[in-house]
Amino acid sequence: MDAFFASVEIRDDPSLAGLPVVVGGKGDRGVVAAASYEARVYGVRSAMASAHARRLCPSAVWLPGRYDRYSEVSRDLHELFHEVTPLVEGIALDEAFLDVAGARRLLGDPVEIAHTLRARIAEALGLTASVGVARVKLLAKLASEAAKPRVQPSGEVDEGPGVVVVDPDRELEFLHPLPVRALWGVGPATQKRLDRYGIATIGELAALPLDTLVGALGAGLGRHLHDLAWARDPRSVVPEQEAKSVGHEETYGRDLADASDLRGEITRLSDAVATRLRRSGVAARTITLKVRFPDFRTITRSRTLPEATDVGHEIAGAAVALLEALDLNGGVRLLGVSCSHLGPPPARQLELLDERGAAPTDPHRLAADAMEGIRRRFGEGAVGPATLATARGLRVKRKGDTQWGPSDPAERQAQRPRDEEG
DNA sequence: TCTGGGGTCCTCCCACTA
DNA sequence: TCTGTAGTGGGAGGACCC
Repeated sequence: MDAFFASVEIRDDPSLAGLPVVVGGKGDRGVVAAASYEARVYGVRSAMASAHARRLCPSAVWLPGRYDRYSEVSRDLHELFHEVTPLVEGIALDEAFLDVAGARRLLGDPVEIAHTLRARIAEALGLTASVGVARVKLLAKLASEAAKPRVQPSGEVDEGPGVVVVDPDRELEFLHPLPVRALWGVGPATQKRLDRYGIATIGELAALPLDTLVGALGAGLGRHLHDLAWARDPRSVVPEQEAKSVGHEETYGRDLADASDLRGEITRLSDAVATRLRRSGVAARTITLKVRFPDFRTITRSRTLPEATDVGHEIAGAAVALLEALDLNGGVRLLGVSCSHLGPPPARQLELLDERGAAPTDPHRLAADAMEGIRRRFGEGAVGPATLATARGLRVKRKGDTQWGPSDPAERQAQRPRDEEG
């Protein structure tokens, strides 16, 4: 989808049409999540630091982003994909691979399907999509990039072709002139290493002997990129993959140093992670704590438990133990808690009465079960760990909160871990 | 310019075990 | 009993994606 978040905002509020719209965290530590093409004319790009974007385009309309809304639109979008084929592999809220080999007889050739799907999306969702059609995933992805609208050096926005087809006998002709950075798996670090060999385009990469490439990048990445550079991409479209980890992290508007603030934040993040684990019907064995220091140095520490858990209290216990082993005197810019080694939740023990007639079971598990029931009925903020209580209610973390960094200094105060009045 | 959040995958190192 | 080795799992970090 083209400038997905910004396009959804403009569609929901047509008065924004034609204006430079930026979705993201406006604060000093925020980043740009999406920019309308009118904002891109000023040089604003996604993932750019918000402070930089503000300087480039002071007149931009800033929106904080509504993760729930984008998820909703994404679900509608995926329903349209599934009208074409059940073989849909989602790679982001607004992007997916579709294997249309089985849909040809019913819906026409892939190019026809691409045009029909694009028209369906415009009609049903009021959004523009770009589609790439090719034999393999890498080429389809690159073709969809080539199909997108583009800001011309003159500042004009070129609509783009909308659909780009890579003919099977002209694949290398399409692929080789592109910059190496366009390949999936080549980021800033790999590009820097390739720079030393004077490799700028995919064609130059393809011309490099395999041994040289393996020597430069290691066996795994070297072989992989060599194959991709020759349009060899055996990856198939895999629908509905199970998540391998679930986590939350948050960058704070000001660095945290107070021990009880830090513990409170770990509780909050762990509670959110546990809620998601329980709703997905899984439990985790490995708990990972992530800490980013004010100088941006980032570390992770993890611990594998003897038994899988989906209880916030247990996750927080492991994360706090990891936290307490660190030297945090300089303060902390970001905290994160994530869970991996996911599997089925531990069997709930049947209640047996003890000698006093009471039901002896883990009180934290009982509390977690009860909390989940209340939240399902009355909403996320209805109940939570007592340490998260403030005068204004519970500070419960939800997926998508502060997704693109703390919003602005005014909101920063509201995001302080411990409420001044509380 | 000064860098978010939610992920996946890979590599390296170490400890343990067969 | 000691040594070497291979496999495996855990832990940490890096790179990458949108």
